[in-house]
Amino acid sequence: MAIHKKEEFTQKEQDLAAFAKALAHPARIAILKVLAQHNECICGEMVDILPLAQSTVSQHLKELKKAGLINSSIDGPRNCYCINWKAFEKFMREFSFLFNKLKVQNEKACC
Amino acid sequence: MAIHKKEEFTQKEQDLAAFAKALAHPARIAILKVLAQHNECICGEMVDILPLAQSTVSQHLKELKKAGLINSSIDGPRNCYCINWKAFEKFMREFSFLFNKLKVQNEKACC
DNA sequence: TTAATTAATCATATATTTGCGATATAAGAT
DNA sequence: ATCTTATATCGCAAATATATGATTAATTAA
Repeated sequence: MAIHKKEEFTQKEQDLAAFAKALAHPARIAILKVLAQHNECICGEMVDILPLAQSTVSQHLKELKKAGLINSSIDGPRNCYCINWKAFEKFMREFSFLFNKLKVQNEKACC
Repeated sequence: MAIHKKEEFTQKEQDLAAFAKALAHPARIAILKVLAQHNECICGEMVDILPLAQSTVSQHLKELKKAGLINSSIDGPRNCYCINWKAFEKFMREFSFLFNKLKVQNEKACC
């Protein structure tokens, strides 16, 4: 794509897009579900549940962590993961807020 | 990636991921904002507002339409776009529902 | 009919994502 | 010290996404 254009949008637009992107793969949705149901979970458990290789699961976890949606803590040779509900809710709130706010001004029918 | 693995997840996981993916670019967030503020809008107006070429805006609109988040109606040589609030809310609701439901079972601290 | 306007699509270049096996790293067990 | 276990990272191949200019299609205006 020759030139990166993402930088030309507002920070909030970029942040929301990054949040959405972290959720934009069924494997990552599934990982979040597993984490939520188990409260906390090590990588190996998820590898057993998901139809993906260990390295792939690890990479998806990395993405989620980069986006700030999960935390991890080292537990011996294992690595324990859990959802960062605080960050999660912050994004959800901003997201709902943006579009609910827009919707209010704008209840009439369109094309 | 040799083999597609997305199909191995549940339909709901895939649907939510597809919704998130449609929102996973700042240009598309910006387009939705413009559409919401103007209620309805033709492609050319958006090209004037956004820092992108006409063909690029058209492709982003196509993505949003594919995801069912916007509607369009032909108006002469123009093409009028607007947000499909019904679909939008459906996804937002499912999304909030999934993660709120998960969160209830799971208020305790983690790693 | 011809010209102008608007937007979609095509072709193409480049960037990013996805997935996996192999390897490296790090901690605990023997 | 060596082996085992758990996970991260590397290197690679293939798929997708992003961005644009050029072209096409469709409608209106002259």
